[in-house]
Amino acid sequence: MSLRHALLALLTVEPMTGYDLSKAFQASVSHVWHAPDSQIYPELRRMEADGLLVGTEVPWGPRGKKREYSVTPKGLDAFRAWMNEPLSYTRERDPAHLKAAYLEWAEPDAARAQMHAHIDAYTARRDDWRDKVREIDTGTSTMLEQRLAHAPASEHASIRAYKRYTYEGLIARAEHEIEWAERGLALIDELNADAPTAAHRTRADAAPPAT
Amino acid sequence: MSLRHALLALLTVEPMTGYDLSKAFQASVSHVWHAPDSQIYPELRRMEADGLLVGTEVPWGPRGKKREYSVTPKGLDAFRAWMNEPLSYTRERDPAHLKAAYLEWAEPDAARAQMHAHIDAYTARRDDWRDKVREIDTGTSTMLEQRLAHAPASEHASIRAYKRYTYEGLIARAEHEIEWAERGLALIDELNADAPTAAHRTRADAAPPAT
DNA sequence: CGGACCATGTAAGCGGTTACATGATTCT
DNA sequence: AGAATCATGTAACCGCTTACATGGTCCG
Repeated sequence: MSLRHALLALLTVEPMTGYDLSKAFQASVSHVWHAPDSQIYPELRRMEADGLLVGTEVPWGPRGKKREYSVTPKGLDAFRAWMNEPLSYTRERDPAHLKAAYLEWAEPDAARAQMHAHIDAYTARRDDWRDKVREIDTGTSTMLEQRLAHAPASEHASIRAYKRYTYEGLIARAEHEIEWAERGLALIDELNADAPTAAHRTRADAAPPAT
Repeated sequence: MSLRHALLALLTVEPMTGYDLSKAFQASVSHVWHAPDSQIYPELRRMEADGLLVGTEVPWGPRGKKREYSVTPKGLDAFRAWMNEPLSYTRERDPAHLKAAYLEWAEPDAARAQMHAHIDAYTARRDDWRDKVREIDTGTSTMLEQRLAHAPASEHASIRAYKRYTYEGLIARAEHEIEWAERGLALIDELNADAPTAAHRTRADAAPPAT
């Protein structure tokens, strides 16, 4: 149900067409909750069917048309209800840590490659999130500035603060993951100190030196 | 595909019945990758159909029977292939951070409850994972000891080290999440310093004091 | 003989992934 | 005229969730 509420969050700012919403989504929430267009458009239809949104056809050019959605009172209620009830936490399901637990099965170089992939993935995320806090601080986030423009000045501080808080948490998490993977690289080196190039370990294994 | 490889990881130790495997799963991998029985049993059947496992019927009591699975060479190859190719990372999808980004919509007390839920969820995980490293260190993890018993002594150090490394990473992550939520609590207090009990904020909003 | 536990699932449904489909508009 | 981009999806598939179903065995 998170996609639904992410969409509601955006539409609380102002009514938008599916396309605009999709762009706004990519530029804001998607940094925290990814969703492709193929999920967004049908979900908007479902939300309309459920009475959370109303959609109106807007002409666009001579023959084109687009659909503009706005949040209904029922939609607002649903969003507020979601915000006011605590999340239920699902159990751990972490591919990287699952793999790490059995890393003795990997070739040392493959294990290193895994750690590098982890580092790359999280540095990209970290940089992305750092950009987001920069946008918050410099007022260059279109969505955020729109939201602030539609909100009473008394709430501006909170709105900014919660967004900054969110991204800072994610940045710290990414940094932790990078450090973890770097410790992993060190551990792999340590455990393979005797075998500097382990590319042929299985071969050597199959044909041990006859004494 | 992670469940499949988690099951292979367990069956590399020794052949097991579905039931034993399910118990072993709950006691070990499930701390990193949760899966219910309703997913495990059918997956074993599918893996057998795909030639990764062979299952043999074993009588059990006068009329009962159970199915014992062992890994085929093809299964071993598949597991090793998975271990040797780096994971592909999926994009962020984090309900807690999604919600945090729009916390200004929550009642302050609901926001606090959310943070407490986060703290509770991660302290439970952290304690669980701490137990796991204790088990590793004290040799009280049945699955791990079995695995060590079936592995050459030269690999014991790596096997232990990677498991410890995995759980330590998860513990550090849990601790980070707890700290993040605690900073959240402080932030909520800070932003609501003027309104100590905010339970009726919307009401007050609807009926502002007439001067 | 009853309760704990051994043993193995089915079925409906949901959210998400991937790939593809189609056509209009605006700009250069 | 062609490219970029506006606009909105469909379809097949997959892994996971939740709830339920069924029967055997072992022990006190």
